[in-house]
Amino acid sequence: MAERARTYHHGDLRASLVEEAAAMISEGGAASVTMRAIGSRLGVSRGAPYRHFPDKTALLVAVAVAGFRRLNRRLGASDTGASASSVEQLRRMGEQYVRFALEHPAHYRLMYGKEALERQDQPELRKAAGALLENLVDVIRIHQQRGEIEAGDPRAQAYVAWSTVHGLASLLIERQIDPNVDVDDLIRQTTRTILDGMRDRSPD
Amino acid sequence: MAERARTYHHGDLRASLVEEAAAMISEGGAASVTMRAIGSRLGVSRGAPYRHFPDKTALLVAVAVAGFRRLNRRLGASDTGASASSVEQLRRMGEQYVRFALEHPAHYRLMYGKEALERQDQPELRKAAGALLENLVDVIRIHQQRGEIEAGDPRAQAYVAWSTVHGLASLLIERQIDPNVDVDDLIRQTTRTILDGMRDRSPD
DNA sequence: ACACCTTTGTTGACATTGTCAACACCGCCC
DNA sequence: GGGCGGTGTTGACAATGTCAACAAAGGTGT
Repeated sequence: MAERARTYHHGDLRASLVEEAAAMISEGGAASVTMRAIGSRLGVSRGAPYRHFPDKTALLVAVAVAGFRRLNRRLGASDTGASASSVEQLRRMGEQYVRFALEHPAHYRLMYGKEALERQDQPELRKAAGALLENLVDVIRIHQQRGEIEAGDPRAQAYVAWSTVHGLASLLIERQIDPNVDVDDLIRQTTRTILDGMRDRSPD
Repeated sequence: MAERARTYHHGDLRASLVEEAAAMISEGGAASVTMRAIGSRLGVSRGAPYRHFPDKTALLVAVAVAGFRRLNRRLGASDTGASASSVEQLRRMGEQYVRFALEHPAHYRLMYGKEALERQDQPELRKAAGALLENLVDVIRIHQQRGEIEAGDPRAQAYVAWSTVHGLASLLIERQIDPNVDVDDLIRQTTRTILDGMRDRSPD
């Protein structure tokens, strides 16, 4: 709200652009997002966005960053302290991750599609994705201390877990998985399997 | 060889197009592949490719299919019968998978990037990816019979394993993983962890 | 040898798109 | 109230995918 209505002709066009672009991506895929189309949907000319973003890539990066933030928020919400059976709760986090991707496939694709965002490292994007990783590392560290997850560099463990859920999400989104397979079951089995592989098996 | 030199003006332009497009993807990324550029590199006009592919997407699909075939061949080669310590050999297969992706990042991206290939299911692509899965299922089934991998639907297990290696490959390619991390170690740890989660723990 | 038809390649044209430069407008500050 | 910077508009351009009309080339049947 603090950002709202503080600008001139349009009224915070920048935020509207990001929002609208995200909506268009969800509706018609990334290909349907053209500078002209997004402008026209906001009642603005094709050149207007260039007052807020140097080029299309920059706008898309902003959309992707917003996506990471949403995903982060969602994962944080599923991290309900220490209630459930500990590891089961970590598993649920993975579940939420995949679910987010399934609910916003085009947006998720954009978040990871370096191709669409051209070469050039996008520091904003990097930071947003980095936050995701940091949170995961923290959670894993906690479970390590409880002796539920094998000791060792938590960052490496985080990468392993991230790889698994991201891979599953990606394969599902790209329709590489037989539609007859029960998605819920698959998600459960996948998250269980990877956590099982990470479990601490030292002699107590 | 059987396909070579059987055509008219150019001499199997179709095959050359796929080959050249693949080369361009590796050199300059998917964005550098334009109908005009590829034609000119083959000494042919911009319209020529349209005699062999209905549109650019079709050409890219052919390139992606070729990629899957190459990957399949490579994984098959790493499946050296039953020599090594059984599960270790399966782990090596995962390693080869990730390595392929790292060696041909743009090509790998294309293979899985439904976005670039527009909507519309591409049956050819589906079949090529399906072959990959089938091979994996077979290998897993063998290891199940040896009691090294947990019983249960081998297809589901295959999806889990595939998700993991694909996810790791994808994160590495998209530079989501800290460059300071030792990639070899990470690949080893990842493949080990997932196989550990799939291991048969029944009381012998 | 010759006419002919199909396959393959070329060229001109067009719509779409990202982007830039020149211009116009708005609201605020002094 | 004059000016100034932030904001939006419009015209223009190059690149690109694609199509239609045309041309050439090679094999076929007589």
